Amino acid sequence: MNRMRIGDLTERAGVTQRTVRYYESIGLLPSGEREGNGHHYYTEETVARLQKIDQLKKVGLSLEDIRDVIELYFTDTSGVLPKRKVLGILRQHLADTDQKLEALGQFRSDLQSNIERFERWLEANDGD
Amino acid sequence: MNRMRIGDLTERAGVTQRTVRYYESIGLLPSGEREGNGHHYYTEETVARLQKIDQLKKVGLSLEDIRDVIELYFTDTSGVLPKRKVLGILRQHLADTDQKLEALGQFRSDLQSNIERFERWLEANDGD
DNA sequence: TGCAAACATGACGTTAACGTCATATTATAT
DNA sequence: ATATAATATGACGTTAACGTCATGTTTGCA
Repeated sequence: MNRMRIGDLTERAGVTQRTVRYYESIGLLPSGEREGNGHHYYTEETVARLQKIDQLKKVGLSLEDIRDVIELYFTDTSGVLPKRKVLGILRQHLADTDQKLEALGQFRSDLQSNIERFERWLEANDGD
Repeated sequence: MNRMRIGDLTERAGVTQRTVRYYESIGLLPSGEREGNGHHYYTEETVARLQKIDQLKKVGLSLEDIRDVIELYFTDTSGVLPKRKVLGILRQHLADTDQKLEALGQFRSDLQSNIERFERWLEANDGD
């Protein structure tokens, strides 16, 4: 189904209309083209884009961060963007991501050992 | 230096007084004991606690999440907490963390390949 | 053609995690 | 003893990322 209106779009992408309009308002999502009537029309790519945004949010990126990188997923980057600047941004994101990965890994191992400690305790005190 | 007031505490921990009072107000930090005068006094442990909170924030946890787990770092968990409940919470956090790790890893590899693509492009178009 | 459902736009509300005064009391250096 | 610095408390402000009304126009179906 190509060329849909906001109702179908939001159902397919699992977001609300408010979210779509908000994303449009901050330039994260291109405003679907308006017909003479004033309605916006969207395509499959818009769906994919919303899903990608959702993924990146789960990574812990802010909408502003996402705006920095989202184009990489959906446009031919051959002539569009000021390349060196984008490269700088990407490297920064990479560094940030590595930091996060390390912190998250440490946290995971803390959790793990605490869980094991509790399990051992519960096992030892079975009667309670 | 043990037994300090909020000024030294915040300097050592690298947070503002507002942050400390906010954390106290939501029960994330135990309110330093008040003397007759009304002032609060803190210890080295408070500093460590604030630093731990900061670490966990970088992991992407909300203050509420942190409240769930912070005690594990600072109290003898042998009799204090309703153990089975805590264990459930910990397992949930572990699952969430694994999700995040996977998403973050995927994002990292996307970034990496995009960076490489840009680098190749810049190398190929050196004159620009 | 009539009318409910879908869409557009604007405005105000909400939560988290604090920031920023303002004011009053306590502590400290001279 | 007094001026200055530090602390306590309260209240209002702020940003992100939307939620929730209210109101008006458009569309789709009987």
